[in-house]
Amino acid sequence: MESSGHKDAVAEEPLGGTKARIAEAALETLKTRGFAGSSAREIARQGNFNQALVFYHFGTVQKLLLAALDLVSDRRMHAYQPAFERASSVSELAALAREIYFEDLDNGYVTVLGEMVAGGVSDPELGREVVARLEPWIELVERKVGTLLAGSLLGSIVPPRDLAFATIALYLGIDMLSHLDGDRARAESLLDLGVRAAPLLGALLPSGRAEKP
Amino acid sequence: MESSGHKDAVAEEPLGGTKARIAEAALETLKTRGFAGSSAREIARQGNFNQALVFYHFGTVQKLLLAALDLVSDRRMHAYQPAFERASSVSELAALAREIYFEDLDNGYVTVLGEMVAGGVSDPELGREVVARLEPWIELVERKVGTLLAGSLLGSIVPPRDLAFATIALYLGIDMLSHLDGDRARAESLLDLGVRAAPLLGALLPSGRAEKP
DNA sequence: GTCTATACTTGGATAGAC
DNA sequence: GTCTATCCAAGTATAGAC
Repeated sequence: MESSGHKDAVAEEPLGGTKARIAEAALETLKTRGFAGSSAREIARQGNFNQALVFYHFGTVQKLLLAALDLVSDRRMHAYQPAFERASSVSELAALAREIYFEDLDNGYVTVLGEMVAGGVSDPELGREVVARLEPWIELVERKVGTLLAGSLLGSIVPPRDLAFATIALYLGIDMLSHLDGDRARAESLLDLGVRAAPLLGALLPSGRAEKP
Repeated sequence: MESSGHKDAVAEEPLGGTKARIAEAALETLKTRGFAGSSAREIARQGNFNQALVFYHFGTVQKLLLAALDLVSDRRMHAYQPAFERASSVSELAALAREIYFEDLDNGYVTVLGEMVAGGVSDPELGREVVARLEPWIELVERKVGTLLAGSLLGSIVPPRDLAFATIALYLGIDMLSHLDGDRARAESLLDLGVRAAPLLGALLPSGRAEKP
């Protein structure tokens, strides 16, 4: 058994040294060249290391790209979860969603997710892995929506699970469309609308949890 | 100038004979093998014709795939537009959306759109072409939403353009997610919710256009 | 318009030296 | 653990015979 080869699939040891460098290079390549452009050779060029190292450390290119996706998914989860859990009104959530979207857009995280989803569409095996990494986000939204809707009239009609799925689907769809035509104006406009409309939606919820000062 | 070569880019002559056969084969390949699996060779195998014909008739594989996308986009537009224009309440629209989604799902049209969007994400040039083919759908929804919202309280807050963009984005996002994990249960559940919730939304609109018998 | 043959390119992956 | 060299598969696209 080697010490950092790809066999240790038990996962989650903080990637050290070279392995981390490779994952970072893959991340950067996904951002700049897209999924289709993220070959082992291109990633190696990007990170100035030997192409063969990809296979030594990760076994396949696919596994490397998933490791890169894990990198961003974990980072984003750590960065946003606290503020998200803290938010207690629809308005705050709308504002947060808007902030997160543009922060992700600026540092390329939206790109990476979109690229990996695109890759997953054409490869069922990869697709399952990608969707598994989306699951925690759906659950996060579901929990929050659940507490917000609890006891309200809306809550008796709208299951949190559906609303959470719709939210992530919408986020992903906006990502895809903006990505396709390189135009962020429409996404901006829509997220601004969300911020404006949120207080009205909040008014339909039990006052205890509704709009705060 | 040849009679049916790919040079006549002025477009829209109804594809005849072999050219049509090739486009149909591309469509079928997109459905069964996905974007990544739709190479000139694979398409030719699917349609039992020579690989070189792809390049003679369409110039590049990309152009052929776009022609296949046009095929489904046009068919769907013709099939659904009349019923869509006729619908005059939120309830009818929700029911129609649900129907369309599952019809598309069953005959593979959702797949084709999802695959081409995925392909477009990784290739900017293709992406622009794909989004251009989505535009008519956004406009269709925008017109309908515009007439429905006109004069209502909601209409003074929600611009039709934003709502149309959100609708298509949501449709695409649901498509992508369902596609990724091969699970149609969540999409079903969400579309059912839409049908249940539609009458409530309709109640917020001017009564003249609201829920009909 | 259609076929065969082939040039050329890129990419995944491995063997084996160091 | 890293590098060089290489194999092999698959794909785009074109030339040229028919």
